[in-house]
Amino acid sequence: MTERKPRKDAVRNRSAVLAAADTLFHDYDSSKGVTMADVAAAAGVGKATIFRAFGDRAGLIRALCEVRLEVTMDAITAGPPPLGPGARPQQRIPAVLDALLCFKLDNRHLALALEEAADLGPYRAENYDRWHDLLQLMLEQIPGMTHSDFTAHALLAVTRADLVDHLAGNERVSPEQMRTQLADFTARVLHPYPL
Amino acid sequence: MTERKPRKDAVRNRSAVLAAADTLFHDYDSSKGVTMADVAAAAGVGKATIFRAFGDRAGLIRALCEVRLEVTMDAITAGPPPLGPGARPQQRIPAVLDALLCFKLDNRHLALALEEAADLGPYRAENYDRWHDLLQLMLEQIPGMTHSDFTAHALLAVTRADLVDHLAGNERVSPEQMRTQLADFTARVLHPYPL
DNA sequence: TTGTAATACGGACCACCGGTCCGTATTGTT
DNA sequence: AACAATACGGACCGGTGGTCCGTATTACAA
Repeated sequence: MTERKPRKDAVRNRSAVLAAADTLFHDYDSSKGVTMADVAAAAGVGKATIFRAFGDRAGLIRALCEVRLEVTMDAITAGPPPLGPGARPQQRIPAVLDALLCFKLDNRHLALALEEAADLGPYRAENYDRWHDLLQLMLEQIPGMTHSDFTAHALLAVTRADLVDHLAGNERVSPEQMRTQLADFTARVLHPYPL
Repeated sequence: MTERKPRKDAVRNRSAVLAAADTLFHDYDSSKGVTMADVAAAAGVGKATIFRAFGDRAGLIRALCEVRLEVTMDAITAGPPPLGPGARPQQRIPAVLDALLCFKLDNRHLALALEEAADLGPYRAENYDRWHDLLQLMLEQIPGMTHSDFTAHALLAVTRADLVDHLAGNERVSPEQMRTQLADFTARVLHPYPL
């Protein structure tokens, strides 16, 4: 019973910050980093308000990502195959990785910021663990699969935001090409091991 | 003929900085980051001297890595198989990746700093391109291999310093385990594709 | 050896960023 | 209307990579 009614200015400001940050990350695509002061200014709010609402920079970015990932996560946890449960791992794993890749392609700066935010790579984010555990569970259902834990890490490493950004930006790889290449690579990893 | 004789104090200071930084990164293993001021103090030198000699933080770290990687690079470019040239790609690629992994295991903080230094991931470092090109060339010799460019990126992503650090530090994976798991994963990627 | 131009030195200094403080303003409640 | 409780915001802080510039050192020529 320690529930308190939140003040309406607080909620209003919270969503204003969220909206402003989303815009900044999305189309203020500049190579310059988005600073907390930027977000505060764009939201018409003091800096402290952001930190009060989200804890720290990582918290804000995490919150943004959760919004952006909501539909994808729903599709994975409760949607139809091949993304949703029910599909065989050989179909579902590529589908999940493709969804993750698409997210990073569609939200390059945001994903980049997320993976830089947690102080030691993306591996502190509780978000990462969700993906890893999901992948690992599916990998374990594949006959002949070894080291499912490591393999899950490895597959996720291939979709790291900075790699995606490098390929898309510097090497001019189109989204479609990247999705195909990731799918082929994944297939290579998943296909039965002819030992 | 624009060659100038370098001043001896400059050379002395340069190596002093290199030595101090190496020590700091290696056994001052603290979780705290190594700052430029730290290095300057440890080397008994002003900060500007470091920047004059190495350009910026990334330059210093790059120089350090080159020293630390020298033997490995020699073994790869001119040593005996399976690391050196002459080995079949199926043997050499795992060997090269294992060597890279060992480097990151032996120089965790340094490798971590290197990959954080270049402003957008490790992909700006000219160092990365060397590894990528080498891998890609070998991959292209494997029958049935597709997307050798992407595959090279993918294999390198698995040895990212922060992943290695996370596995070794947080998940308590022993170096031997990691090497085995990477080798198995690589084998999976390399084995003939039963299309 | 001495004079001098070139080069390097170093620590004060700067810009920037994430994050905090605290006096003030807004809200919800009685 | 009175009064807690809560939120506000911008000045402020600590720390970092990087620069400036007056001074000291070096290489070289006379």
